[in-house]
Amino acid sequence: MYTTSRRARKTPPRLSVCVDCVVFGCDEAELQALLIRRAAPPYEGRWALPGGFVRGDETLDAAARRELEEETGLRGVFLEQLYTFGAPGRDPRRRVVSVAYYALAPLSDHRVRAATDARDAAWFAVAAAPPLAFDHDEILATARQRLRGKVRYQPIGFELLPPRFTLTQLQRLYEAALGQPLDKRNFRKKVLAMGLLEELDETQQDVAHRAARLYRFDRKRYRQLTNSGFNFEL
Amino acid sequence: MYTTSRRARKTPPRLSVCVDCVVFGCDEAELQALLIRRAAPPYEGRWALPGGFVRGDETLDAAARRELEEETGLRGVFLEQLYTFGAPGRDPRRRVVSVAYYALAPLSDHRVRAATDARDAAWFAVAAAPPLAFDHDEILATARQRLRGKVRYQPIGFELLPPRFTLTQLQRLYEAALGQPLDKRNFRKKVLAMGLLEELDETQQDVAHRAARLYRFDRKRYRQLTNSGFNFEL
DNA sequence: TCAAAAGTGTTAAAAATACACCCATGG
DNA sequence: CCATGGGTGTATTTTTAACACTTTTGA
Repeated sequence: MYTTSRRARKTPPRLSVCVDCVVFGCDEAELQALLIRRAAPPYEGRWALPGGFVRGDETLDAAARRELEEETGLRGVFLEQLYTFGAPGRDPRRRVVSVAYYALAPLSDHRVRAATDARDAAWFAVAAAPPLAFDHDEILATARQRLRGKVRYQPIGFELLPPRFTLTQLQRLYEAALGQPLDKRNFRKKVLAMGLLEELDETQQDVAHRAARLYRFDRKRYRQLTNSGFNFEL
Repeated sequence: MYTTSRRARKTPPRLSVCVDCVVFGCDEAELQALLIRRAAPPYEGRWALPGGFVRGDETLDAAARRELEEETGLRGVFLEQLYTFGAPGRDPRRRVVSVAYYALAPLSDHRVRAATDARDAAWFAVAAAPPLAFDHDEILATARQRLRGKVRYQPIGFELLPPRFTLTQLQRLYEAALGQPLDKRNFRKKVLAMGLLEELDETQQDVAHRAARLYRFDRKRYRQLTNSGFNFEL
């Protein structure tokens, strides 16, 4: 046992390392995920998370951003490492360790559609996603859990909205991420009390009811407050 | 760009994957970490996290447990994946992606000492740890942060204590992990109100003052409560 | 008898929750 | 004029925070 270990340490086995990205979006009612359809075996024709192999000279984060752009056209989005999946057999061809990431993209971005028409890519409501290739179901489930936990103490929800949004949109987003309804008045009270939203002089356009005021997330102020010991908590 | 990506996907580069473990312990006053001294280059003589290469046929968790036992003699401890570090250049010899774990071990366990005499291993107060090999300082810092965050909403603190402990020990532990003092009466009130501690009919022995009552963490009850929607929060 | 840590309740402030109606707009 | 969602305040309950003295024990 010990000598085996010593030998293993001298000639470390080489494996493939890939990155896979769970890309979340959110329309007015539901949390969505961006999937691509596999064009080659294994799992040909099955939906899967966008991702690919890490190159020899790039960081893991860089690999995730690169693959995301190549496969979905998305760039500049919020991206964070999620968990690393490495069970032998998770890829039937060979041992592959996958460093999973999750990303948050405003659904309104039409860039996505444009880039995804060529490759077979589509948004799915996460609650109704098809069975995925490899262990991607497990990765998606892990990402949902992480999002649910993280959204409460870091203002990442704003990454899923367009730059200017209504308080109702924000509330829908939190309800989708947390999976539970929230009280309108209490939600507005709390979120405004944090002083991180800038009230704009604009309102919604083209709605068949009273137009809602638009707000903007104040990143600068968030950084200031964070540095002086403030804690975001919803 | 696109064709490069295609080629990369066909012949994925192979890298080495290792696991590194931050092992936390806690004596009466301070949070500690278990380090081993490197016997070979690079960083010969420097302190480092226990760890080693993942074998071709084991899960990442299994690799972490195996290395932990081989290098420190610890087994059966709490162990959880932390983060994956993969910057090119973090190992001067070749590209190595490190899946970092953190473990919690009751310091009272003398198994540690026994196993560590041969190899050069020692506990250090995390606040006063020496500079570590590779990017292990960064890994250690990440682990401290994670512990601070996690200890508040999951009862993992108990993993750092012996099976039977006093409330003061528990409080010291939380103070060490959170890095701030806590009020004695409020702490006891809160922790007892959760109903997860079993009050034993025993007290401390051989102390030069009034002996404190001993308690035990009730894992079974914790599982029950968790399943019925209860949320641990300190 | 002294030193050292164990143990124990109350009060005030702050935060969270529950809850219902009028308003503006476009169709 | 009506359907749709926008917007607003108060009272109650719950949670948190602050705070000091008596008890037990061994040396």
